[in-house]
Amino acid sequence: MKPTLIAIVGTNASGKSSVGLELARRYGGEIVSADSRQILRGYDLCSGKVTAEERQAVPHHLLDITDAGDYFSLADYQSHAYAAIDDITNRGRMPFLVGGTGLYVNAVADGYDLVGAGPDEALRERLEAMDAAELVRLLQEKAGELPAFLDVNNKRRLVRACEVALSGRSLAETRVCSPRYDVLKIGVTWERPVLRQRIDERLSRRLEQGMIDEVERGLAEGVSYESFYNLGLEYRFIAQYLNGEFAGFEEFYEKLHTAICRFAKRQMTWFRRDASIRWIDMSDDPVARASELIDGFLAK
RNA sequence: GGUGCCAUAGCUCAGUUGGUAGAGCAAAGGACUGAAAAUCCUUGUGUCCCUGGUUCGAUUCCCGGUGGUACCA
Repeated sequence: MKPTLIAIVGTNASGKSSVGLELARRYGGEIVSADSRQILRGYDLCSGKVTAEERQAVPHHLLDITDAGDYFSLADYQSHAYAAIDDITNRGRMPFLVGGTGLYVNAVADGYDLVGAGPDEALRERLEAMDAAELVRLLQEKAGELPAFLDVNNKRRLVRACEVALSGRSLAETRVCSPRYDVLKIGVTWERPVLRQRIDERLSRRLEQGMIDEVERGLAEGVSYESFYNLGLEYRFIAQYLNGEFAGFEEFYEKLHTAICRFAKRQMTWFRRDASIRWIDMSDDPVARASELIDGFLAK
């Protein structure tokens, strides 16, 4: 009998954090964040973390565990998450995995086997110097037929595939799963126009609260422009704004808002293909709906 | 008021030496297993501002109109 895990997923600005918070309160649970940006210390507004009061009300795990610019791999996330979930379960509490980073959610909820073939920075640097055609050739030499799931236009994927192949492992091997938990996945949604408006309101609010200062401070403390650029969205656009790359605040705001909406769309694309997710509409008493799902899940 | 320039996809614009048109951005859809808020892929019919003329044929040339813009008064 595997331990239980409840996952709450959804897009940026969907309100999944507050739903998770409320559910954790009801079920005597704790939150394990599945968010690739909230693991960073600081940048609370940029990443949209829950407030200190909310954290006091319900324990949150996997927030503030690394620094901007540091390397943190999927395997790092997974092992931290496993440890946190096991700890919560051992104390007789219920773990809620809450977040919008689909890859993180799946790595933990589906139990990706991430053994061997870890990242090798020196090797990556050499591979990045090659062009896509060269990487494909190298891959065919080392691994033979290319698997259908490999996107040969995506250089980042090619570099990773070469990294795996050169470590002596097959690409198919990296797709094995060993689920550790009995998982209920709940997805929360809004109609798209409503979500766009929520994104807009949330962005304005965070900017008023001083979101730009967070990146400005980071830059002053020596975090590179490139690091912020690679973090994307708020981090990227604010760094560009401070660097004078937009005509003005208005253009910055509009471009960032658009980028966040597009990101939300990509999140939905990821989650939509997961047939195991039970979807609930945020405009229709989501906590009650989720509770029904959880009660049914726990009763079986 | 006069003269010049402009009017083409939701936006910014290109183009058609006359044979009904195409980029970027946006939007929509998709992919995704160690950087994932990243990275990558697919999708472009629109009264070519309106009326009339020339022409086999006009979004393209010509007359007029409307709107914008610049300069002159």
